Amino acid sequence: MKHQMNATTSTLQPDLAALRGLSNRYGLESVGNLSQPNGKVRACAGRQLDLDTDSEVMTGEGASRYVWFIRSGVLRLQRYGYGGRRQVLSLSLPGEIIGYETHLRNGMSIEAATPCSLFRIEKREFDAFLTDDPDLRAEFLRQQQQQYDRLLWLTWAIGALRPDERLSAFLALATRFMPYQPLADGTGVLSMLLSRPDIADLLSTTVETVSRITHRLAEMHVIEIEDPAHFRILDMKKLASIGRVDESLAGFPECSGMQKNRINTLMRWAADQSDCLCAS
Amino acid sequence: MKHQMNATTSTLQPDLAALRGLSNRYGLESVGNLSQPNGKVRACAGRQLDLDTDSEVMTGEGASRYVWFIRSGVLRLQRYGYGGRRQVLSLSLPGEIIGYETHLRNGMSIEAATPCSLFRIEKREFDAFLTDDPDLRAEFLRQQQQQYDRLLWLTWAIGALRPDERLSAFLALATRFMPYQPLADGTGVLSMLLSRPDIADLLSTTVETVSRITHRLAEMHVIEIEDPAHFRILDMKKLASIGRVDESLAGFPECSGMQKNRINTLMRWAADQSDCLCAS
DNA sequence: CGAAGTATTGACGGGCGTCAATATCAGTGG
DNA sequence: CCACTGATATTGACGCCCGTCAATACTTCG
Repeated sequence: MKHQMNATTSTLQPDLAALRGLSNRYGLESVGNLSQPNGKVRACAGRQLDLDTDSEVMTGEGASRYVWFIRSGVLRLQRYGYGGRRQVLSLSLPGEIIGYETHLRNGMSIEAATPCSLFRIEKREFDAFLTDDPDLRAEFLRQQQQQYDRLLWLTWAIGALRPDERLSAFLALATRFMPYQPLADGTGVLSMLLSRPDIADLLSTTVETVSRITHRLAEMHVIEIEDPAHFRILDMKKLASIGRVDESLAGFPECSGMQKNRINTLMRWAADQSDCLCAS
Repeated sequence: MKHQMNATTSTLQPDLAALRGLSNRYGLESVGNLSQPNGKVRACAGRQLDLDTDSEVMTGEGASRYVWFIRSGVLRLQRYGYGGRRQVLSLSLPGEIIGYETHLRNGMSIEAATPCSLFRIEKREFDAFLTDDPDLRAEFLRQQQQQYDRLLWLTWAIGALRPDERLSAFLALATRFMPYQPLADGTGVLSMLLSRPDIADLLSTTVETVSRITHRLAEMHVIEIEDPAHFRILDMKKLASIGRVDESLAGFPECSGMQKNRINTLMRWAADQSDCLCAS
């Protein structure tokens, strides 16, 4: 927890840099087991909460008193279906607010898909901010809409595309909301933050199929598998066309514009909150 | 608009009754071809808009100046995927507001799944109401959340359930937001408002499979097929368990509580709007 | 080096999408 | 009243994608 307050008051850059750095030295899952055995809270100072992979953020009916602001990391909204089958229904990305009007019925829960850093806000406070600041309200509405759009995409993809098409689309879109290092020759290296089971459960397929498809794509020289967590995308055009991605960002990611749009507004008083914390 | 003002200012009963009545004399699709050949505007007086089945409500990028209040009928949000394959991503039910922050990218559009009666509201007006009336704002938020929950259910169902399970779940849930006549012996007759292609495209399967499953369910004495648009549900327990519906309304419908929750608020100034119209 | 976790590859089988044929029904005109 | 037409619903036959199960390779940490 030490020294992390600084990052809060500064811009988002450090967080992104940290994310990228983490992911670069191996897929983030392997980083998970540092201190605690598996999926426990790593640090909790004041309003901040740092989580390891697979730790639970929200569950159950009772709407908690808090909403959570995602400072870094990726969360997954999931549901354990009958027979222990899990399905990942949505991802939440840095800069997003979760838990505002979430019911989480039907065995749904929110867990960390990567190590995460969250920021707690009392729902009452948040409401106050919301009513006071029209810009923030608009921003929040836009964010809700974006999450809805992403879910629309996922629903469509699961229903209308075959597993190979879904995975191709996901890889293409992932370049916008996961660490992606473009190279001089037009290719680029994608750092896949999600584990194989997470990918499989998100795209409603199996790890075996995911593995088969990635290797098939490698044979087709569309991608290159550097290691299980790093894909070099050789032919983005082809990848996008297989995944029926309209080139014009299809709705899922749009996290690229994150820094300039929502973060500015939300981070501003995330910083304010930190100051309050210091004062108290 | 003549005389319809009365219905507006009164309760919702007339609308529901009309819906039920329509559906009872044959599935609403057959009612579609009255005056206009196929899917055209049937009536458009002032702020009100009556549509036949399959007519288009919204499409394209450009956010229209209006939001629409659904007075009666069912709308479908759909997307034509590559290769002409259609997918129904969501249904909108009476009492709901659509078109507020809708992008409708990627070939998505909103069409009438049954004859519909809509009510137009200028987005500016609506915003004004929204900021003035906190209750309305809360109501609107709740509605958005509900649509999100429904989409979550659909995503889960398509990803985690087999076609027969999905259809069973849909039938069970449909009793809550489609005309359903409970009988003395515990059974009940469901008037299916959607056409076979709509059901199939919503559940991400085919009309053939839908047909096979309904008849299989009939063999199992879970339902009874009165005619293609009317199913008598013999064993609701069984139906719900096949569809993995938690008995405790799973999120999709909850349109039963419609009358007391949202309608009261929204209908109130739907009436106000009508009055304004008269004044102008 | 052994053990555990994760990723990959192989073999098998069934569910369900696809295509085609047939059934059912409403409406029309003779 | 019946043949004809078109829309919709149903039934049958076929094939293959992909989920399932099992075995193996790879990596990391004791």
